[in-house]
Amino acid sequence: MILEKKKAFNAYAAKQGLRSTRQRDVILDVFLATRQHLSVEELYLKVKSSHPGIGFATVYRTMKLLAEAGIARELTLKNGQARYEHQLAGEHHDHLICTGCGAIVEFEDETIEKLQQEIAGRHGFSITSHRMDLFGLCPICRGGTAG
Amino acid sequence: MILEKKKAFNAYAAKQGLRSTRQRDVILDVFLATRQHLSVEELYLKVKSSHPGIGFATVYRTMKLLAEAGIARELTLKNGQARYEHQLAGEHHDHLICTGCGAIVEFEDETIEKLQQEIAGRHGFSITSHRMDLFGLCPICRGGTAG
DNA sequence: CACCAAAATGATATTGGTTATCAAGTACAC
DNA sequence: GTGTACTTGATAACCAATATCATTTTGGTG
Repeated sequence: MILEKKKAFNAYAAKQGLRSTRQRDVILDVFLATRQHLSVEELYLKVKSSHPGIGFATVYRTMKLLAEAGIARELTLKNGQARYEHQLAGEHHDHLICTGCGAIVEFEDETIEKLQQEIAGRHGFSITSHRMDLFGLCPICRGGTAG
Repeated sequence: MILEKKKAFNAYAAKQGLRSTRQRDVILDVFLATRQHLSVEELYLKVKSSHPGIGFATVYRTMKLLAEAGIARELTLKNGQARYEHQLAGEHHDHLICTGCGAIVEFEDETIEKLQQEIAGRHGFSITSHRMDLFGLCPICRGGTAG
C-alpha cells in the first residue's frame, strides 16, 4: 500500500509538472511509515533525525502537496495546530477525541454520511467534504468506572 | 432573550467572583446584538466603534469568559481564526459552510446526534461535545444550475 | 557530458492571530 | 472614604505558518 501511495504521488507530481526530489521522497516515506496523526513539527523532527539537512519549510510545503495529491488529510484540531493523517482513497473517517489524554479513535458511519447528504440537499448545498469530531473521555480517562 | 443571557452571565460572574465592568457589558451587548458568526477582530471593531477605549485584549478575554459561561461557542474554522456564535442553552447545532462565499447555515439533526452517542458508546467514550461541519457550495455559488 | 532555465530547497525574516506582562485604573467590601 | 484584589489597555512576546531569496538541484537539450 505504501508503494501505491508513492505511485499516486508520482502521478500527481507528473500531472503538475513537479520535479522528483530526495526531500519529498523522504518526507513521504516518513509520513507513510506512521499511522498516527502527526503535526508538521513532529513530522519535521522525524524527518530531521534521519536527514538533518531537510528544513521545516520543505516539510510544510510537501505536506500541503500530499494533501493536494489526496494522500494526506489536514486536520484542524482545537489548539490550532495542523495535523496530518493518511487519506485512504475514496474513504473517509471521523474522529473520537479524548479530551483527557488526546487519544484519537477513527470511525466511519454510512448512515451519518447519508444523513449529511440529505441535510445538505435540503439547504441546496453540494457537499465536497466534511469534518466530524466527537470530544469526550476515552475508557481509560474515564477511570474504568462506567457512567 | 438578551436579558436572559445577561442574567446568565451575571450568574456565572457571581459564581466565579468576577467583577462587573462596563467593558464586559459592552462586549456582551455587541455580541448579543448580532446573529452572525463573528471573529474576535470583527467583534473588536464593532465594540471599538461605539467605545473606542476598549482594547482588543479585553475582547479576547471577555469572549473566552462568555464561552466558559456557556453563552458563546468558539468555532475553529479552517483558516485557524476563531469565531464565536451564540450558544443556546442546552441546544446544539452544526454548520453547512460554503467554500465559495463563506456563508454559514446552521442545522441540527437528532438522528445524527443519537448515532454519535451510539458510536461513542461502542468505543467506550463519554461524549461532552462535538463539532460537525459540512463543506461545499451554497445554492448561489453553485450558480443556480442544479447538479 | 556540459549547459541552461525552471523548480526546489533551506535559512531567515515576516506575518497574523492569540496570549502574557505589567503599570495604571476600577469595583466592591469594609 | 479606604484598601486591595480584580480589570484594563498598551505593548511585547509567542507560535504556527508563510514569504523571501540566494543557492542548489532537476531534467531536458545539444
